[in-house]
Formats: sequence, structure tokens, C-alpha cells
Amino acid sequence: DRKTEIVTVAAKLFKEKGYSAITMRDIAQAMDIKAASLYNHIKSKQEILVLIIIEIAEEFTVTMNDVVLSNDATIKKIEKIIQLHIDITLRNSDALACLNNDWMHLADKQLTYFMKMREDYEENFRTIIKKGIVDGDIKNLNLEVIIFSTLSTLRTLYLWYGKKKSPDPLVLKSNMIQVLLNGIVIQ
Amino acid sequence: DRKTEIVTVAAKLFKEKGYSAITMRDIAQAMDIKAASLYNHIKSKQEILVLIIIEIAEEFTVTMNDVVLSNDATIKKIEKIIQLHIDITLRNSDALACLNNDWMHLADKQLTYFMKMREDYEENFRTIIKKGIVDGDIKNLNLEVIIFSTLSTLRTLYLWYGKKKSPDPLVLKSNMIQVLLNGIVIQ
DNA sequence: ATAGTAAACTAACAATTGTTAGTTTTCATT
DNA sequence: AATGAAAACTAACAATTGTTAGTTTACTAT
Repeated sequence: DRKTEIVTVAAKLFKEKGYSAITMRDIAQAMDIKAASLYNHIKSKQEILVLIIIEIAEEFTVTMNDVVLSNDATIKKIEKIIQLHIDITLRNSDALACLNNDWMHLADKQLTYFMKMREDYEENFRTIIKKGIVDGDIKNLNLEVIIFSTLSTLRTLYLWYGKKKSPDPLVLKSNMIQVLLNGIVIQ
Repeated sequence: DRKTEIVTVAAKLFKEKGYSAITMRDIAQAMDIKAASLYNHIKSKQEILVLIIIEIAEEFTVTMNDVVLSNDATIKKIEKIIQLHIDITLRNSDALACLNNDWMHLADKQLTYFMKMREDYEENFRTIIKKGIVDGDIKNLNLEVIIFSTLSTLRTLYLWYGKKKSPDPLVLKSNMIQVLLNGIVIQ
């Protein structure tokens, strides 16, 4: 419906210049209506931001919880997490950009909720890697370096995927797994 | 002097909420003066942004050119690039955040200049990796995946370094090299 | 055809924005 | 003590911001 359309259009604009730099008049113009008309469908600019971010954040949370609770081996778990990030990037890259860049403009309860989810997500990832190290599947390197090197790449996939000669999704997945898990150097 | 102080304070604020969300009154308040007083030292809000971003962008450009022109082996070149990102992150993480998040708010000539530098930087990196593949030093994986996986991690180091139990710079460097070049999995 | 609802519109608001003009203060050097 | 410059101040501006109120249009179902 129309509300979803507003959220979609807004996400695309937010991706380019950020939440704060985009005005309600910008969003309205992109839909060929006047700013005031937006308020027939949404409550506030803030609500748009919440609708963009929270849904995706919850999807990350739910899937990560599934992965953690599964009986997969560590490597398989990491591969599933890579797949998760690729899936969401392909499906909704604009919203993902917004989540990454504008989450700090959430307010009060939603901000707390988001930060909790993000912290839990990282902690779950940390737990998976820790177990991998103990089991002898993952190298005993600095835990934070492993966590954030991997997460940085996955989280900013939206920045470049789709441009230039990006590989198709299946090639992307196998290459990402190779690069992140086994590195780029021939031993 | 006072101008440098303004730029430093502004960068710190921009890092938290982005260029667009920070007002001249915010910057002034952080310095315990009034907004109008800022204009004794700087020309505009835009000028602050330019001063934050361009200097660092040029440093990346200059050092990358040095690396490209050097006679080092591919692996050594990549290690130098990793070192470059770590150095700048440690020295000026606020400005780096601003460069990453707010470059699109540069205007006209400065925007073009920045985008040219960024494109050249990536192209230089691409050339290094290409040669590495041809020479048999780097795995023959999708070039874009290699380039952006590596760059993503290096560029967003500022997001997490300094928090929690970050390793000291030397440990950081050796771990980053290991993770980015050789991966995290025990073969 | 009529009624009713969804969704657009115009007009305007109060607050906030970057910025300017003109004035006063601060303070080191003579 | 006097001078001059650097750097703060007050006051205000024009434009832009998110948002509201009230009105008109478009369209669906009776």
C-alpha cells in the first residue's frame, strides 16, 4: 500500500544523504505529492525511520538466534551468517544502508531496543567464534579482530554490491566465504 | 590555534550524529562559546567539513601512490596499506568517521576532487591485487570481492577500535594482516 | 446518482537553521 | 596607562524544518 511505498522511497533517499539531510518535502517530491499528504499515511518522520530499521534488525536477530541454536559446526554457522547478510543486502540494500548509517537517530525505546539487538548479535557471533577456537576450527587470533573484520565486510556489502561488475549471488557467496574464511593469499 | 580546535571538536560531533544533524550551535556549545563566534575563525560550516575530510583523503592518496610506485612484493604492498589505515585510524578516528559518512555533503569542486581520489585509490588497490593474481601470490578469486572485503574492514576500523578490549597497535597490525591475508580458518 | 472514505490539496504555524552586522571584552605589547 | 588586535558577545535576518488544520478531489460501494 501507500505507507509501504513511502517507506521504500524514503529508504532510498536516506541511503544517499542520510536521514537528517532528507526532508519530508524531499520524500514527498520523490512521490509527486506534497509533504503534508505524507501525514495521511504516516505519523512522523521518525516513524518512517523506525519502520525501515527495526524490521531488518529483527530479521538479523531471529536468524542469528536460529544459527546459534542449531547443531551445525562452526564453519557451517559462519557460512549461514554470510548467507544471511547477502540475502538481506540483495533484497533491501537501501534499508540496510539506513540501518547502518542512521540507527543513532532512533529515539528512546526504539534506540535502546536496536542497540540491545546489535549487542546481542555481536555477542552471539563472538560465542560462535570462541567455540570455533576452542574446538580447533578457528585460528587463535585476537577475538575482536576476527569478529569485526568479518562483520565490517558483511555489514557494508550494500556499499558496493550492485555496482560495476558485481558477481551473481551464488558466485558472490562462494567468493565471500573463501575470502573471509581462508584469506586471499596463496600459501 | 582556534581554527584547528573548531575542526577537531566538530569532527568529534560529526562522528556521533553526522554532519547534517550537527548544528553550528552544537559545535559552539561544545567549545563554550556562541555560534556567531565561530565565524571569527571559519568561513562556513562547509569549510569545516572540507578541512576535516580533504587533508586525510590526500594522505591516503599520497601514501597509496608511494606504495604503488615502490618495488615491494604484492604482499608487502598490502601490508603497507593495512598499516596506513591503522595509522590514520589511531591518529584521527573522528575525521576518518566523517570522511566515511559525510563525504557526500561536500560541494562542487571538493566533491569531485574527493570522488576522484577515492576512485583512484580503489583503482590502485585493484592494480596491486591484479598483479598479485598474475604473479601467483594472490588467489584467483573475484577481484571485486577481494578489493571490497579488504577495504571494508580497513575503512571501518574506526567504528570499533578503541572500544572494549582492543589490542595494542602492534598486535592489531599483525592480527589484521593474518586475518585479511590468510583468513580465520585452520586448514 | 449518492454517500462515504481515502488521499490528495492549500495555507500556515512555531521552531530551528546557517549566517551577518555591529558591539563589547580580553589581553599582550608598547 | 594606552593601543590594537583577536575573539568573544548580542541581536537579528531569511530560509528551511516537521507538522497541523481545514478543504477539495478521486474513487468505490451502495
